[in-house]
Amino acid sequence: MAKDFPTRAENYSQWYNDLVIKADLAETSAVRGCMVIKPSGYAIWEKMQSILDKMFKDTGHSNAYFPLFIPKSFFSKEASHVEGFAKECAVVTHYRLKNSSDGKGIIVDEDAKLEEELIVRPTSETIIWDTYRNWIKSYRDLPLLINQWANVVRWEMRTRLFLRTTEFLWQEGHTAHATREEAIAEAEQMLSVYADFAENYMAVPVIRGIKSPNERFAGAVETYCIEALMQDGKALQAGTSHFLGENFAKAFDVKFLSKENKLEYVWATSWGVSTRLMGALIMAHSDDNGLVLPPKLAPTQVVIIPIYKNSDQLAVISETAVKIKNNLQAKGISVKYDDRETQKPGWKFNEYEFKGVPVRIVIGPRDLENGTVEVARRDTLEKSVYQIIDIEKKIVNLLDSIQDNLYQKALAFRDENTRKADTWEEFNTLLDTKAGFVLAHWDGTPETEQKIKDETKATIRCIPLNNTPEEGKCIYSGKPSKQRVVFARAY
RNA sequence: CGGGAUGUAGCGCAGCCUGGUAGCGUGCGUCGUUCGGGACGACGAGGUCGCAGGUUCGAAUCCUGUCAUCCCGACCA
Repeated sequence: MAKDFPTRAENYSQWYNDLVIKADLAETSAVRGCMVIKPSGYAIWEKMQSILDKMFKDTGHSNAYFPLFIPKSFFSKEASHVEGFAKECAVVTHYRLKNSSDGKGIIVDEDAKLEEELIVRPTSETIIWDTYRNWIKSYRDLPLLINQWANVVRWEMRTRLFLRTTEFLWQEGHTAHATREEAIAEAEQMLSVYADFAENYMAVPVIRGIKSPNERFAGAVETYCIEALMQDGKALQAGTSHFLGENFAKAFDVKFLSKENKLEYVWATSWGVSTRLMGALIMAHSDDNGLVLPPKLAPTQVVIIPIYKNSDQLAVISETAVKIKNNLQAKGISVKYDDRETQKPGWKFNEYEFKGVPVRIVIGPRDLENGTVEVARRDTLEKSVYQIIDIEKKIVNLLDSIQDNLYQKALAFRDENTRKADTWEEFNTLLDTKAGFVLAHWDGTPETEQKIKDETKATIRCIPLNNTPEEGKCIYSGKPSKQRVVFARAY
């Protein structure tokens, strides 16, 4: 199935695209820019969802659901918000079809034009804040901590499976607070939830930071983000958390009476991660042999494959295999025993290797005699022979060590590909010869950032939180700067 | 929207220049031998050549139009 699979070095973007399709994660659909997420891909997304959902609930949030459609007038209420999204909105203008008069198919019924057009949500701040106005009257109603799992639509020019699709799945948290400090604390808390998820579950190290004004979310006062580095040296924004100030409260007139009986505007945050995380996960660890999944997100953590010559032999092997399977499952490990007689062992090895199953256990006649199994780990492709005694404990440890190894490997890669540039020439040379993060001084102005972007296609990915102060000169303008910021070419 | 390319079997492609019975690889089905890293052999199923016109005795092939997709750029989680 994975013959003719390109290597990363040959063509990274084709490698990614083929990987997604051949590992059966997703495919392009009949609808331009929209993908079908296939069962293997959706299973990973479901694991991500359930872990994140628990993290949100553990931090006091509840799920709710708001409409897919947003009246056009809502959009215009927050000026910079409209500006940020206007160019990529799908708009519903009619509500009925009819048979065409020439009998050739079906057309839009012009008589069914909507009084007010509806926007298919690209994000839900406006509809949610319009709703919150009725929910929030007193400081006793705060904080309001809500999350929504939903699909959104952004009419992008060019799309790539998982990384940028016209419709995508995500979660968006929308919270309301009585004070500025509390809202900022919420935005920062959610950023750390995302960073925790990325590093400890996805095994992808991330830089926590804030966005420069140019890169800030439309309508936000401050945008916090986590930035990851992919294997081709390009940056990927993996999650964002916004402090929205009073912008949306003012636009939608959401006020509350404080303890002091004063009418005040509500402070807001919003935060989200999307199916783009799937792209990050795939690109971060996978290799020229296919997908590599961290054990904590792998829908199947262990696959058991029997080797046999006939069905009698299979029956004997199955006894041992099923026993091992049950014992592993009792330890909370997801196991698949693939005893299909329709596929050859070699075919199965390649199949599961390509699909990224972290651990493979092989049992054959030779093993039965010796009381052993062969265990192969996907991350290093190493094979070893394990005694069946205590196999559960060993597999648990192995899964832990694969999870850790993937993170360490990704971390080492990021460290190797994070470099400092002190001059404009150095900066350009690094970008063109050694893709990765470039730490450089910036004078803090949007104009300089824009010029650097125009000339190099590199953007400021973020200004790291807890950045070490350092006196320097802006690589572009030569003006003084107090800290380095993270530049990179990005997805 | 600007520049470039491509539409032929499920998938990947050849055939087109020079018009004359639709071809290869892979995948799919049946049977047999295999089974510790993508097995082999035999037989078999599968295509209105993107769509619509035109030229011609005859069009996958030549001409015109049209639709779709992909790549590069502007946009972006």
